[in-house]
Amino acid sequence: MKRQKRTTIYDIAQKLNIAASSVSRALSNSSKVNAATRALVLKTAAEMNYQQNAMASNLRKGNNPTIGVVVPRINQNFFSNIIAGLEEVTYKKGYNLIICQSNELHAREVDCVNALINQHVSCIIISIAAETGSHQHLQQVLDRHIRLIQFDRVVNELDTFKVINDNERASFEAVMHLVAQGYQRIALLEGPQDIDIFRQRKEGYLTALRKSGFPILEELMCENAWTKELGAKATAELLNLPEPPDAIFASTSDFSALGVLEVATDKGIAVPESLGICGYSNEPFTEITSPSITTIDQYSISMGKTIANLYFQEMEAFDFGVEPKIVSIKPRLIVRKSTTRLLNS
Amino acid sequence: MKRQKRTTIYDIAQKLNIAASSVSRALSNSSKVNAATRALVLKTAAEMNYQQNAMASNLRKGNNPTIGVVVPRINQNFFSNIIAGLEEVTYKKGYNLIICQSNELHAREVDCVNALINQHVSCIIISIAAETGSHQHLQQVLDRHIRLIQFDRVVNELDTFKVINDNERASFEAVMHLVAQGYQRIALLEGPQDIDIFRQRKEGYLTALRKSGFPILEELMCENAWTKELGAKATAELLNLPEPPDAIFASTSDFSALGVLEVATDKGIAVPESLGICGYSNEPFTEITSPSITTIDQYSISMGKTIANLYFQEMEAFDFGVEPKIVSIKPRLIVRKSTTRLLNS
DNA sequence: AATAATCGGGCAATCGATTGCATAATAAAA
DNA sequence: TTTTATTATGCAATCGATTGCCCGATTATT
Repeated sequence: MKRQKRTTIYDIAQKLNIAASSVSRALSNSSKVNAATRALVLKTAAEMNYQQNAMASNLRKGNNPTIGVVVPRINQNFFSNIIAGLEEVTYKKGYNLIICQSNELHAREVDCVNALINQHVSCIIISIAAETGSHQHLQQVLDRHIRLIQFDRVVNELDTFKVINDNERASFEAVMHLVAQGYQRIALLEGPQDIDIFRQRKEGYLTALRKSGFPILEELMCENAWTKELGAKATAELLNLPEPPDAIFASTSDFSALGVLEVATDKGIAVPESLGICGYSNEPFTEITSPSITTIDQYSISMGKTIANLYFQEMEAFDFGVEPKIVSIKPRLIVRKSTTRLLNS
Repeated sequence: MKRQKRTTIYDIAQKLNIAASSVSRALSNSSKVNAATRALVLKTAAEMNYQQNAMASNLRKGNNPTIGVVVPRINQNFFSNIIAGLEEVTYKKGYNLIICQSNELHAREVDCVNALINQHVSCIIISIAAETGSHQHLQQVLDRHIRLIQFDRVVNELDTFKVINDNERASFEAVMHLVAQGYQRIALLEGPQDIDIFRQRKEGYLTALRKSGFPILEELMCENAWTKELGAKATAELLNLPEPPDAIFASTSDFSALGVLEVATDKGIAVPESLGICGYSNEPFTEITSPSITTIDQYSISMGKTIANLYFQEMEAFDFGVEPKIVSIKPRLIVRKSTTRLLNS
């Protein structure tokens, strides 16, 4: 069983005894071809099972209607929703999506970006890995005049389009909500502070405390409590303090909040009565735990759509040198049982 | 700011006053080029910021190291895990992944497949949409000698590589487990029976009942209880029967099982004492509900890896006409609290 | 010293589609 | 009927990299 060649426009041209250029024009609906000829070509193409070779076409046209996406992990709720949202829009525009995951590794991220540059994609959409490194690879993208959109975890120094959540604001509101619920000693589980979003979330926390006239206590802020396990560990330590907190804001993730909840449940601490818990991300499970967990929804699917639309509306048709726009999406606080101990809210 | 041309091998050739072919050979590590020349080319290429144009290279070489993936929904735990697993392997091989989602729509699936054919991908990996239609688009893939791997939801009639879960076996074991726990009237929430996997799960259920000497009762089998809402609705009806079931196997999904659990909780029915609940898929949340839900893990990430490895080991290098292999993965029953009422298990 | 083998490198065709330019055929205008 | 527009089509270059083939120069073999 030998691999037989696919039919090309030359095959069609030969069969119809016309020039390949006419076939090309007929297939691309050019006005420079007679209606009858076009019909004939279309019919023959269908009969011969013709399918365009996108590689040849794109090479000649010098553009590749493909968008590359680099995310830390594909199978993480937030990112898979982003991708789903992107796909929804790009599909309609006839664009393809090439997906890569950095696995939070800088070296791998660089690899992925280079592969996408090779592919001559029209745009690269990226949320950077936790492992930090230089931004040289992203600068390369800009140098090559490939459009670049950063989202969520962004490198601020780079002058690119950005779509971000207003983490500070969301975080601020979450803490203000805790305050309104009468919590007095509010602890913070932080993410790596070299990543922007985590710094912003901390900032929101601090602002809310200041605004509420609460002291800022170092012992209530735990670094690097990212995962469920680390969240649990930090919680155990917090609850062992002479003056333990009466609320914990797991600003890193809902997984971390889940760790908090499990430790509290184990220790027989009543949630929300004796301990308020707030997470971040609105993972599906937060609705299901008992009590359900207050959290922050990032509108991930719609954020994906926003990113894609940004490309099509602001970048695709325009030349370079357009002033990069920064779109900030305000996340929404979802109040659930884990922080509701007053009725008036 | 004009878009300047990217550097090509011709630019390098010109600068070094050698032929483009030599540059190409140097870059591809061909033995037909002097070590000194190669070093010079490599150095110059780096200086000039050269990046290969994959479109041109692939066109010439007549192959595109890219794999297309079509799934019903990207942001569904099972599928995003599959994709993550695929990516893990393909990345190491230097392959790209183009991802499309059919949104469970047949027409859209056809569209996606055609786009992938245009791209001349090396392989298409697909799990078909719920909305049924002809398989003509998949036949087209085979006709064009593009490798095709179906997974999870497969069209049996097509003679292709397949990677599936042994749904019948898993379902059988789940029901046998319920029997062992002393449940007597076991209900089934079914998925659309025109999809293979759901038919197989029902088959496993029936076999287990027969083997256990239980009657098969039509009133305990609910069609199309796919989502949480439908699962809840079916449960409400089941529990209103003169002789309600004492266990419900939500063979469609964990979401459906969640619906069951919520209804049971609302009605004050004790789980697992008065009602056993078993789901399917091992969604992360099943571990977190109270009680935690017994379910079936499909090893989705490793399944993704398996699929990719299948391509690289059995298909990439080989000519067509290789006998398609069917890989069946045995899912694992995860027993949790929602079905554990005896200690001896 | 003469011949063969090896090496390094250049030329030009090729992958398949697109497109500017030229030209033939037809229609419209004078 | 002659001239001018218009339309349809063909020719050939092009996108950027790869590769078969050829050839000159160097090295190895007798």
